[in-house]
Amino acid sequence: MDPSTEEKIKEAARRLFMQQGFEGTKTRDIAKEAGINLALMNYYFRSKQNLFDIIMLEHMESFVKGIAVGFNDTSTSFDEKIRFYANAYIDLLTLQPDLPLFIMTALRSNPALITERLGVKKMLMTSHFMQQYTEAVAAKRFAPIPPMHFVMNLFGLTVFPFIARPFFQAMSNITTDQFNAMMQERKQQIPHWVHAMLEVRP
Amino acid sequence: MDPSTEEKIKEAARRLFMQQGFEGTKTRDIAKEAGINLALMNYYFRSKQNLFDIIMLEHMESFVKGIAVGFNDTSTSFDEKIRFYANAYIDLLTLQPDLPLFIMTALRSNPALITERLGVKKMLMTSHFMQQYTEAVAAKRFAPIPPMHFVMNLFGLTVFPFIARPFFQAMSNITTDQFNAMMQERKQQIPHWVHAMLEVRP
DNA sequence: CTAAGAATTAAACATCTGATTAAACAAACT
DNA sequence: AGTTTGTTTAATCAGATGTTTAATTCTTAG
Repeated sequence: MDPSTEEKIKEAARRLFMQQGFEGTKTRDIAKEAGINLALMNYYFRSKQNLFDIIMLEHMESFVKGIAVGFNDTSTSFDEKIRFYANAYIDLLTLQPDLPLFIMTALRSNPALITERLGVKKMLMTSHFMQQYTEAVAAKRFAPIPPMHFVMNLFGLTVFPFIARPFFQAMSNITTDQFNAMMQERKQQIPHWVHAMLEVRP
Repeated sequence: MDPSTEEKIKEAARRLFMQQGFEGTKTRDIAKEAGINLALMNYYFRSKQNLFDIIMLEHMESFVKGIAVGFNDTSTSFDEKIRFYANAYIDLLTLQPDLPLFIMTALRSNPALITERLGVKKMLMTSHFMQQYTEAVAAKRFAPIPPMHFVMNLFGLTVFPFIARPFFQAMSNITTDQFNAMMQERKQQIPHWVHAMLEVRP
C-alpha cells in the first residue's frame, strides 16, 4: 500500500531538512520531493516551521535514545554496555549519517530544545552505565577521569567520524562503502581504546 | 582607525554565516550588522555567494592549517607534536567554537571544496608526524592501528566536544566558562589518552 | 444513490530577498 | 577652482517564498 500523503510529506521533509537544513529547504522542494501539491504541506502540518519541529524532535529522540539504549540494563557489565553501545550506535549512524550534523545545527540555533524536551541528563548521567563507571573509579579500577570527559571521549570516538566524513574521505580517497567498512571496524576497536584510556595513571 | 567598509562587511558576514549558515543569513542582516548600506555588499563582493565562498575558504584554511601547524616540524618528537597540536588547536577552537560546525555544514553541501582547494591529504597524511607514526607502528612500538583510525581518534577527541557543546552543556548544567575550563584540562589529557590507545595489543 | 465531509488542486497573495540603478556625495588629482 | 574617480545612498526590480483561498475531486456514511 502507498504511504499516506501525510507520511509522504514527512519522508520528503526528513530527507531535505537533513541534507539542506531548515532555511535551505523550500516548501516547493518538499512538495516536489513528496510528489504532492504545495498546499498540502500547510493542510497537514500548518507551517514549515511546525513540520520542522515535529521532525526535529523525532530525530533528537532517536539520537538520544540511540545512545542511551542499553545504558540502563542492570544485567550487563560495564564492558558489555560499551560493546553494545558501539555496535548499536554505529549501525544507527551508518543508516542515518547526517543525523548528528542535523541535530547539532538545530541545537546551535536553539540550544534550549534539548534541555526542555528530553531528560538527557537523567537518561545518561544518572544511568546504570554511569553508576558502574563512577563506582569503578571510586574503587580505583579506572583512572580518575571526570565522567563528562569520559562521555566526551566515548561519543567523540563514535560520532565524530560521521560528522567529518567529507573531510576524512578527502584525506584518504576512500569510497563511502570503504568508509562504512571502517566504521564496522570501529565497533570492535572503540571498546579496546576506551578501555586503554581508563587504565591511564595520572 | 575605523576598519574599512570592506572589512566591516567581512566581519559582519563572518559572524552571521558562522552562527546562521548561508541561507539563514540575509543580505539585509549583513548590512545591518555591518552598519552599512545594503548595496555596498554587492559593490565590494559582487554577490552573497561570492562573499560566502571567500569567507569559507579563509576559515577552511585556518581550520586545516590549525591542525597541521607543527605536524611538519622535523625537530620535534611524536609526543611533542601531539602535545603541541592539542594545545594550539584547543586554543583555536576556544576562540572560534562554531568553526567546526560551520566547516562541516559547508562541506556537506559541497564536499568537493576541500579536495579542490586545499592539499589536505598531503598536508596531513604525508606529514612528518604521520611518518613518525607509521615508523613507530612498523617498529612495533605502537599498536597496529591504521593511520586513518588514529587520525579520527585524535581529531575526534579534540574537536567533537566543541561541535556537541550544547548537548554536553545540557547534560551537565555547566556554564560556558566551565566548559572552556574543561577544554583546558583536555589539553593535558588528550596526549595521555592517545598514548594509552597506542599501547593496545590486538 | 446522494449528501456531507475530507482531500486535492491551481491560482493568487503578501512579503521577503538578492541584486541593480541612477543619483548624490566625497576624495584625489591637474 | 574644476574634473575625474571612487564611494555611498535611497529607490526600485524581478523573482522567490510561505501561506491562503476558492473551487474541484474523491470518500464514505446514511
